[in-house]
Amino acid sequence: MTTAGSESRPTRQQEPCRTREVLDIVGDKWSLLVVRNLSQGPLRFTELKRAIDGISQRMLTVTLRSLERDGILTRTVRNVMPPHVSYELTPMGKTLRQATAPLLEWSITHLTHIDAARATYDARPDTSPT
Amino acid sequence: MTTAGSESRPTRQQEPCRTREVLDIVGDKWSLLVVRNLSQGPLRFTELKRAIDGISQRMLTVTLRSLERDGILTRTVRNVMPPHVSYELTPMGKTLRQATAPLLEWSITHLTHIDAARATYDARPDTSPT
DNA sequence: CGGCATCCTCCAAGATACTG
DNA sequence: CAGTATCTTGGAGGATGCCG
Repeated sequence: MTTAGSESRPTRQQEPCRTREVLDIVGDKWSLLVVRNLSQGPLRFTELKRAIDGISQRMLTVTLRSLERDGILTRTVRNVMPPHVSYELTPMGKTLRQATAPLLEWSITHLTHIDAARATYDARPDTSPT
Repeated sequence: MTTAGSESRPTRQQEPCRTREVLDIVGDKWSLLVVRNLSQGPLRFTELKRAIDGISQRMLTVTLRSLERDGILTRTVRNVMPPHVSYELTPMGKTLRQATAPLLEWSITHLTHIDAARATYDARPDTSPT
């Protein structure tokens, strides 16, 4: 059995990038916004729509479906008139929220720095056309 | 001056979503892959291209430029023949890498669960057409 | 109210070819 | 080797209209 990790390759490969899979799940434009807005408790469709500025009805639906499919949140329908549908993070959804927190922290801490870096970069002479 | 935080609004708004800005920086298809591959030290262009399977020359260039502009990594040119260009994470880039680690962890831990959730969802009767 | 179906637009990203 | 330039396309995402 020569199967197990014979690390003879000089190539610097870590495990085949889960990175890609994470991005497939929450790397789109709206998913993390939805998760974030649900972190304080369940919300209804229209409440979410109002909370997430700029999202279209379609994209909210699509995003919610995707997150529901992935087990990140649950969709609860109360069959009344008018309809009442609420969305809530699953336990796994909450752990996801936890996992994204550091990244949020990071952005808050470094956004200024990044803006500065951009300004510097854009001011470079070698970037501008001759 | 009524500027300071008068939190009278009943709306459940946290701070105006940095989430979006993070995604603008690293939410695209390749950025995090690049960052991840550079986390163990500097690499040259072609080394990166080989390491990140499926990336095109163009997208690697574009991604690297963007990350350089944001101050996530540095580009170092040695003017020899043949050309030698290497990319390395800045200190800020390394903190970014740290910040994404939990999310990576999360995906590794939960991907199986997610697959299961998807299977369950797809097996639902109400999803299939009549 | 909370969707789904349809149409349309636009740009991210791939393929290819050329250059310093 | 490390790019840039150009062309092209798929699909993400917006707008609108109808339905239970």
